[in-house]
Amino acid sequence: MDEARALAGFAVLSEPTRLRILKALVVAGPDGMRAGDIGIAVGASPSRASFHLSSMTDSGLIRARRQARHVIYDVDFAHIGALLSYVLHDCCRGNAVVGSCCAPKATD
Amino acid sequence: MDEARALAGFAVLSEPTRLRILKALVVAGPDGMRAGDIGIAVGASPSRASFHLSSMTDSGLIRARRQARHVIYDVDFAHIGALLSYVLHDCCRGNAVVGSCCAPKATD
DNA sequence: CTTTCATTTCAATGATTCTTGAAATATATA
DNA sequence: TATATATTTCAAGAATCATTGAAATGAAAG
Repeated sequence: MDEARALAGFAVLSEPTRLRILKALVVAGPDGMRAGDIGIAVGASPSRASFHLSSMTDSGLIRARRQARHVIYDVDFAHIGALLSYVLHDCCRGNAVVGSCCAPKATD
Repeated sequence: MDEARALAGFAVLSEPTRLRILKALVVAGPDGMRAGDIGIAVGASPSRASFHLSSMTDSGLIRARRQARHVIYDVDFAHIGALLSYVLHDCCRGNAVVGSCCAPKATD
């Protein structure tokens, strides 16, 4: 994970439609979702969904595979894991104790 | 962590100067850094550094405290942890086994 | 109180990005 | 081959955001 790739990844997550798409795909897991269903799920027109899915695929956060007439998108969890880890890399000059400051805490 | 806050957080991380600032502050840890030193560290003019530090503080990712003539910024690790966790929330409909798909992996 | 240092604010410019609706592509069915 | 479905591409307009340099604010020292 280099800086350019991290910037692209976070840019994906900083737009409402794309963040909702990613969360929907995270929930769907490895099964993925069809492009059309993704658009419906997040309230985006087909062209808008496609536009955003394209940039998300380019950034490496999600992948596309064709299944008959549909295109199935799913999350690249390894890439997302690397992206999220990038932020806390070399935290506290490497002197961090797990749980002290740099360990991500649960959301709820 | 709600959607609006997550979007603001990721917007912070999607701009080169801000991402570098955050990484510098992550490395610095709880000690934080002075505003002037941050600008120097990331190669930004004082006004540009201040502009970005402002939006980063507004988003809740970092905090500011005054120390004599300097302003010290440091990372709010709890907030960053919540932000990063937000992405993988309810992964695979809650059926994820740790290490199978949703567990963040090390960068290197 | 005046000077100096550190940081922030401001307005204008330039660049990037999102949205919309129609047209085009690719795949499957009759 | 012709038709229907699913998705993508395209161009134009609207909106948002980053940068710059000068001026203003806040705090400390002489």
